[in-house]
Order: sequence, then structure tokens, then C-alpha cells
Amino acid sequence: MKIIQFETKDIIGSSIEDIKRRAKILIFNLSNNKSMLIHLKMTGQLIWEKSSKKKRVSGGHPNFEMVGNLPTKSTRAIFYFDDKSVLYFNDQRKFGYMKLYDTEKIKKREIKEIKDIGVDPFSKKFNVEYLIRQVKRFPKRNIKQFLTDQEIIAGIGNIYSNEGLFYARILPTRIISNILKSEWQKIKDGVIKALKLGLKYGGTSDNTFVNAEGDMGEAQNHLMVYRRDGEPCKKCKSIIKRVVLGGRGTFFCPKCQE
DNA sequence: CTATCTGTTCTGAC
DNA sequence: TGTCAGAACAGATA
Repeated sequence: MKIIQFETKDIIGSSIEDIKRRAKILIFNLSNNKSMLIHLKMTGQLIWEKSSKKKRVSGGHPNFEMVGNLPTKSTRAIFYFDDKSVLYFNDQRKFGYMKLYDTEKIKKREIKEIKDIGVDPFSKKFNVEYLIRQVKRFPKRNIKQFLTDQEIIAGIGNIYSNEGLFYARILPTRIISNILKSEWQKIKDGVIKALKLGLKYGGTSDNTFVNAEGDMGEAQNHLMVYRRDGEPCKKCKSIIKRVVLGGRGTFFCPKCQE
């Protein structure tokens, strides 16, 4: 699948009116009644460089390309603005995409990319009653895969599913139809806690993991289980385990979670 | 060197 | 329908 799925001429001369997000998809609403969808997938990043070349604002998956010279060999698109600022879209693995749709169609949710997206975890609709209602759709799923299903909850990825379940003290392998109401409350709280921590440490757009010297910041140091298999749990010192669910690495503390 | 892993999601087989 | 392996790709790590 091609990364850039529209013609340059379809956006040239238009300005960005506002930027929204649905799940993990960014929506740039343009002045020509079109909207550009950007998905960063596993390795995408956006870097906006002011005309002074001194100031950068970057977001997405951090790495050293954010601090070095631009463009890089991962740069897939470059936007040039009237004020001489430049936006780079980098994506090492080429999983990401940029598509153009009529803004009207997006607002009506007629686009396949967003029409079935579930509730945002920071919205009031993300509550215990909603979660229990969704269980009836896929009763025999495990909780880990349930949480990462974008049709149920918008925007939870592999890290936050793992981390959220640690905070909830629930094993990722638990079948959702067996989960008690009190546990759903803990899962909801745990997911929100994991997301907030992610935002605090790594989600701010102009102060990401990689600092001016190119050091990795402390963003990943707060992770409790993700990619910590074989290491001691930060709470109880038990060894963190790894299994595979839905083809994705799944990490948990066998003592803290049940 | 080989094997396996990776902040994602879509497709085709059953 | 639901579930699952495999695919798209470019590395990094053991």
C-alpha cells in the first residue's frame, strides 16, 4: 500500500484550518473542503521545523532522526508552508499512510477508517457500563486484545493495554465474560492511569524522549511491565513474564496481576 | 550467521 | 459472523 495516497496538486495552496484525532488517526482539516488523514502506525513521526531552523516541534514515535539533520532516509513527505516552516513526515517501516477525503464525508463518519471507532478513553462514555455492554459482542476474548480493539476503545495500543492491566492488577489472559464489575472499574482506572503517565513522560509534542543531546529521555523508565520480561517487578520483585496474545507481546507480573 | 522482536492494522482462510 | 495467521516493511537485538 502506498504511503501517500493523493496527488500533491490536491492540497497545494490550501491551509490547515484545524487538526483533530480519532483513535490513532490524525485529521488535518484543510481550507479546500478536504481533510488529510495521517496514520503513524508503528514508526511514524511528524517534525515541524520553524523557519529559524532552531525550533522543532515533534511527535509520534521518537528516535534520533528527530534531532539530526532533515530530511532523513525515512522521510516520506515534506510540506512547505508560506511562513517558511517545514513539516516532515518520517516513517521508517512505511506502514503509515496519508489519505485525502472530503471533510463532509469525515464529519458524517462515512469513511471506513473512522466509521467504526469506539469511545475515546478520556470521554465520559468510557465507563464500566459501556465496557460490560461491549463484552456481549465478543464474550470469549481475552482482556488484553479487547482493550486494543479500536472498535471498542479508541487509541489504546499495545503498551497502554499492558501497562493499564498492570495498574488494574488484572492478568491479560483473563476472558472478559468472567470479569467482575468491580474489576472493570479497576481496568478503566488502570487504562486511564497508564495513558496519563504516557502523556506526562512522552506525549508532550515539543519535549519528547529524545533531548537536544540525543539522549533517550526517561519516558520508558516509568513502564512497569512492557518489554520488562525477565526483569523484577518494580512492586513485588517477581520476574515479569511474556506471552503472545493476538500476535503481540504481552507482559505481566504473575504475582501482582490475577 | 539465524531467529525473533518491534507504540499497527488489514486481508484472506476457515 | 468471529478468530487467527500472515502480510505490509526496515531495522534492532540476542
